[in-house]
Amino acid sequence: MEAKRDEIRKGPWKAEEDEVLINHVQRYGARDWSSIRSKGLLQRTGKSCRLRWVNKLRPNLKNGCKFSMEEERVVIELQAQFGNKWAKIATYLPGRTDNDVKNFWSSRQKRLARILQTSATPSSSSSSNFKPRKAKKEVSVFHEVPTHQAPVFSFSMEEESSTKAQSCSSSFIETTEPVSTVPLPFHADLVKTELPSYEANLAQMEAQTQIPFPEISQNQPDLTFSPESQELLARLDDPFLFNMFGAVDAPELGAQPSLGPPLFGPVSSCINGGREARSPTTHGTFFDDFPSDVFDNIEPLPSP
DNA sequence: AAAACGACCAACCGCGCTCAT
DNA sequence: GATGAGCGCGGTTGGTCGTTT
Repeated sequence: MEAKRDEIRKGPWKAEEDEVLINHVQRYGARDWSSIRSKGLLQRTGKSCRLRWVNKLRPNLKNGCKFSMEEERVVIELQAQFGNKWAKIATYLPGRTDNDVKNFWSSRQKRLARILQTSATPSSSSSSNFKPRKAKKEVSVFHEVPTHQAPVFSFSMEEESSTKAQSCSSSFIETTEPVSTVPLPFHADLVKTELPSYEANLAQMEAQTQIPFPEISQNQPDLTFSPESQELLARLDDPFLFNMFGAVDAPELGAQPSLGPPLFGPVSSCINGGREARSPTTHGTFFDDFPSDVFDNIEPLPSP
């Protein structure tokens, strides 16, 4: 049962294939992807090889590491500025690929969409579609809330689910301190901060039944808002603010201040290290098996 | 304990751009 | 200038795992 030599293989990559691909990149650099197949090294298309390298095998990737609050914030900011230019956004996030950013944004949008969808039906009525399951997160609050109005509640997902094995420490998750160690050159201060956790926000939403989103009271007895958060709430009618969260397709916002260099350096504890739980390779990283100088000739991460 | 569901992620696909011929 | 190959990017899909009921 031999596979035809020119048959194109698809699906998950095996460790042996990864090894072949890495060897090829070591020898020829990250280019000539299609030659990998033409040389008979792998039964993969050049596209597939490139994707595998870029998304998984490239050095210094934060594979399996959840986005830190800072990274979330940067993605939100840059998405508002550039639209769905994931590759461009990823250049500002060391160790993150366009696929990472895209997946992060996608799941974030899905979560928000579901919250809006379920909240669009009053809890007391239309019970036919209401599922008590996940009621903890899906509270019925709003009626016909426009898509661009709710996402403000969606930060702080770090606290939402820290159960996955891929969670890893980040120096940016200290929510008890101002997250100001990394200067953001534009409106980041709007979203910076100790907003209440996701759960707390939803609890607040629940408490705010029948109150349209922009009218959220800041006087909830069990919630305290930082000055930044209060400012944020006070600016809920700011169109730019909503652009930052909504499904912005091509927000040409005019002349925005240009971003500087990558906002933060690699988080060493995350580099290729957070995913071992699901990886077929053993502890440590796949690259641990290679001498450290192996990657000397490999192109560094692009800088913006 | 099992089923249902959501979250996350890897990989594929299609389109458009660039460049060599 | 036309054309085809190679590549990059964004959108989408399908699988796996964790959580909830």
